[in-house]
Amino acid sequence: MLRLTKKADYGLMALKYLAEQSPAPVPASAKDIADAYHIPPQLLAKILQTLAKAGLLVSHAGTNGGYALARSAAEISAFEVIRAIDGPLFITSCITIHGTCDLAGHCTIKEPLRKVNDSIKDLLSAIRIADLAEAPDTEHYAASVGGGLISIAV
Amino acid sequence: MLRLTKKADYGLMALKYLAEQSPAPVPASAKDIADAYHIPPQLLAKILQTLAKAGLLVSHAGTNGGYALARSAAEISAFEVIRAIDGPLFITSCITIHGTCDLAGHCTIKEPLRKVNDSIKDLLSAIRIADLAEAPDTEHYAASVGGGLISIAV
DNA sequence: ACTATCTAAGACCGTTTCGGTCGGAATTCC
DNA sequence: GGAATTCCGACCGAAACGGTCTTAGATAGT
Ligand code: FES
Ligand code: FES
Repeated sequence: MLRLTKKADYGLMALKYLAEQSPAPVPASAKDIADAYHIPPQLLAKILQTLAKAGLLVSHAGTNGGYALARSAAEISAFEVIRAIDGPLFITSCITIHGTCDLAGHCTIKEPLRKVNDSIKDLLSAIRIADLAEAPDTEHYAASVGGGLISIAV
Repeated sequence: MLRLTKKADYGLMALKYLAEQSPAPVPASAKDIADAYHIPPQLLAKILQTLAKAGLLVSHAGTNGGYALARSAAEISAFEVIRAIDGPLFITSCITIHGTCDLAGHCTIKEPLRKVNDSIKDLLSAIRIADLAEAPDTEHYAASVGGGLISIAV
């Protein structure tokens, strides 16, 4: 129902990789990260370029070049990564950049869903990539963050 | 980033329509609902069929036939509708029905994202069809439900 | 029994998105 | 200068999405 693209998935993995070995004396090349997770190197390269263009990574060309985090791992949220890669898409198919929808007027569903969208955005924004990196023990981590600790005030 | 398909959107609209005029003396035909929102009748018909098969609607064939809610509008959540239409997709591209992912092992990103997925599911589950129907004044409704009232305990 | 109306079911198709590849140009270090 | 590596855009196949069409089957009214 709600799908995160594989590219965004790869992007998060790459960010986590960089966060784990920082401060890095030498930036990590796209190939290094791709090898570590067994994902297509060329695809990962393009994702990293996108991330760099979005200001989340700093790139360094040339021999021994590579990518490094632009900010501290604690200051980068999962939401930023996803938006940088997948674009500013929204939960409802109608809320596009052109604020008008072809169904506007005879559709009262839009407004409530937009609020859901915002809530999800808040949720994603609260997750920083430092949270991912500092969780080698997935079971224990799941217990600390998961567990339906979310509450909605109606 | 997180997209709700247009089909699910239509499905929610149809559910809302049915909730508004209940208890209905006569079930609403697919064409009635399609006309009300100016959406393709045949497409809406197929969506309603899916919803009926999922047990959210009851269908009645024949003259003056149509669809009606299977339960009270307050007992149907948006989550059920979305899952019925878009299928049991998950936020991460890897959490498929076959629990194993090709990247399993070298990917610590999975578990945290699964928790986010669950949180979104909870959020959607808390929204009932009745909430949509009883909100003719969208502005006022938005204030009562939206507004970042979501809180995450970390 | 007949017929009009409506759902049920599925094949089908055009367009877009997604995942992934390729090739070439520019940059930096040795 | 040469090797490594980022940068950029074009490209492609497969899948999903949105939508249409056709046929069959159920029901109510006459
Ligand atoms: S689908 Fe665009 S306003 Fe509801
Ligand atoms: S993408 Fe499948 S386990 Fe992370």
